[in-house]
Amino acid sequence: MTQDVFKALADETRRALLDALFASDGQTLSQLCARHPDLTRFGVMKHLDVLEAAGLVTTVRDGRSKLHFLNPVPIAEIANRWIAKYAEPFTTAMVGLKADLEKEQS
Amino acid sequence: MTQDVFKALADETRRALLDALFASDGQTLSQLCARHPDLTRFGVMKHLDVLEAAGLVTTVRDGRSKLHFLNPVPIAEIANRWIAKYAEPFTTAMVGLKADLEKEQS
DNA sequence: AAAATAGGTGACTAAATAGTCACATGTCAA
DNA sequence: TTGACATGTGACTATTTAGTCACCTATTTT
Repeated sequence: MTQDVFKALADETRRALLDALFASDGQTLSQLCARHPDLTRFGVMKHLDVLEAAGLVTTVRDGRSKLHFLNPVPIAEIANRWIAKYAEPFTTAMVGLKADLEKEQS
Repeated sequence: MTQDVFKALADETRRALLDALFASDGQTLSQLCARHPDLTRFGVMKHLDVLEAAGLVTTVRDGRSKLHFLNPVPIAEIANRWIAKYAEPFTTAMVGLKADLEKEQS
């Protein structure tokens, strides 16, 4: 499960697709293809499938179109449960350092 | 750069190696091998190389041993610069919801 | 109904990655 | 200084993943 999310995020093209949805949610496959002239429609479709399988993208059919929506929940989950373990000790240490520096300045 | 970190984190074995270093920093290759009976020494070494190339692990030679240390900075960076973008709107929304619920209860 | 539009499937090739092995180097301890 | 120990290198195979294509179905639009 977590595995799928990490793998999905490991590809630059897929991160760019998430960025595109973050900028404008609910885009169709065609619209997303327009942003990636370097790839064929099939390439984009495959990446979207991976993102959907990882739960990072949800879709809704609308007639002959398919709308794609960003779902940040899996990212929030790995951030909270896995990354925080490594990042927090460091970031809180940095925050502490920053606080010390500010105190020193006053 | 970010690419290397994401790719490095995409493998379960490598995440397990980071966990091992998180639990006990400064382990040698042999010690880390002992935790992964399913892999050969060479397999473990390759994964450590990937982690080191991504900046997630730093090493110090100590005689005929090589000590491996976890470097959480790259993880903190992707958490702050990339994941926060997606996770924060959600987590802050959740925090807001939680606050609302608590207010309602009182 | 015919043509145009939007998306989907299965098979296929090419590239990247995981994993292994024979062999090589450097280090320590007796 | 010999033998055991700890790690490194280059080549190799197998698996996975990215990317493409010919062909297909479903939905408008005219």
